[in-house]
Amino acid sequence: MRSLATSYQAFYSHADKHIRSLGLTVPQFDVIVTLGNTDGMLMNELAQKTLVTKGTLTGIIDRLEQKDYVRREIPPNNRRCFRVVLTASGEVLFKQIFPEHIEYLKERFDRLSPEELESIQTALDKLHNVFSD
Amino acid sequence: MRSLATSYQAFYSHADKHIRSLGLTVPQFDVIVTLGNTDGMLMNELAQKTLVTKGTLTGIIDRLEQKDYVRREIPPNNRRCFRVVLTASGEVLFKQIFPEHIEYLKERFDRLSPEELESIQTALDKLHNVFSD
DNA sequence: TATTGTTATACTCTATAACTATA
DNA sequence: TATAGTTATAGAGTATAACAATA
Repeated sequence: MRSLATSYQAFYSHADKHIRSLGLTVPQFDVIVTLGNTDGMLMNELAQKTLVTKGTLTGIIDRLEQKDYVRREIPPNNRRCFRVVLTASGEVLFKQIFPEHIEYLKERFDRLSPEELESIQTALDKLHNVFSD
Repeated sequence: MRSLATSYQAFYSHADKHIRSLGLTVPQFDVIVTLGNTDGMLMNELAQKTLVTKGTLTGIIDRLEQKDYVRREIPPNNRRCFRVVLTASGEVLFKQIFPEHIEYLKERFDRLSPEELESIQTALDKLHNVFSD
């Protein structure tokens, strides 16, 4: 029962190291990755996908905006909301970090056989189903 | 590759709800559970087991001490350090929350067959091995 | 001098609730 | 009135580095 927590902890601290080396926090990284390959997202949407409340998201977006990875774009039709969009630097970062991050993790996943990966996938999916409400 | 993160997220938010309903945070819960069934632990040890730095741990222990779940005991031989020990209330909490927590999770795990649990366990162990340095 | 733990500093995330502006 | 997002508030955790006390 502890297994899930400890496995994740091992995985997480591994990924975390990489994320921090890029000068990002985990929630910030999450936002960048979520915005990648989209044409932007409303705060609302983004908050749902990244599982933070809107108030929290405001701060995260503020900090990403300061770093010029993201900007708020006001759509002409509804000035009550706006789209959060990756800036040019944000795009570059995404295109850089995403493969790098995958590569970084891949090096570890490659130590497993395709069959092992397959069974791990199945196992995790079951866990996911059981714990999602 | 996202599976681990999303499974854990589902699991975590489920467990988190329970922990918060007890008026604890996750790191605080972690400390209580780590101290349970031991005769105390040095800050050092405790920091290692719970994977936080000593400075951070000081704050967590302070808050648990305020809630009277934990106390600092000075060993006679070495006054440079001390043992963190569960108080009587802490023991009660531990004895109450731990089975409760297991029960809370068990309700979900029971939806899986023993074979499924077995294969999940195996899968997680493999992941753990691959990602621990 | 080395070790144990605290304190200072500074930042990020967190939720909740009150608020502003638009629809 | 309802919705989208910000702001205010208050707290917790986080790392790092400087510090005090003990060994």
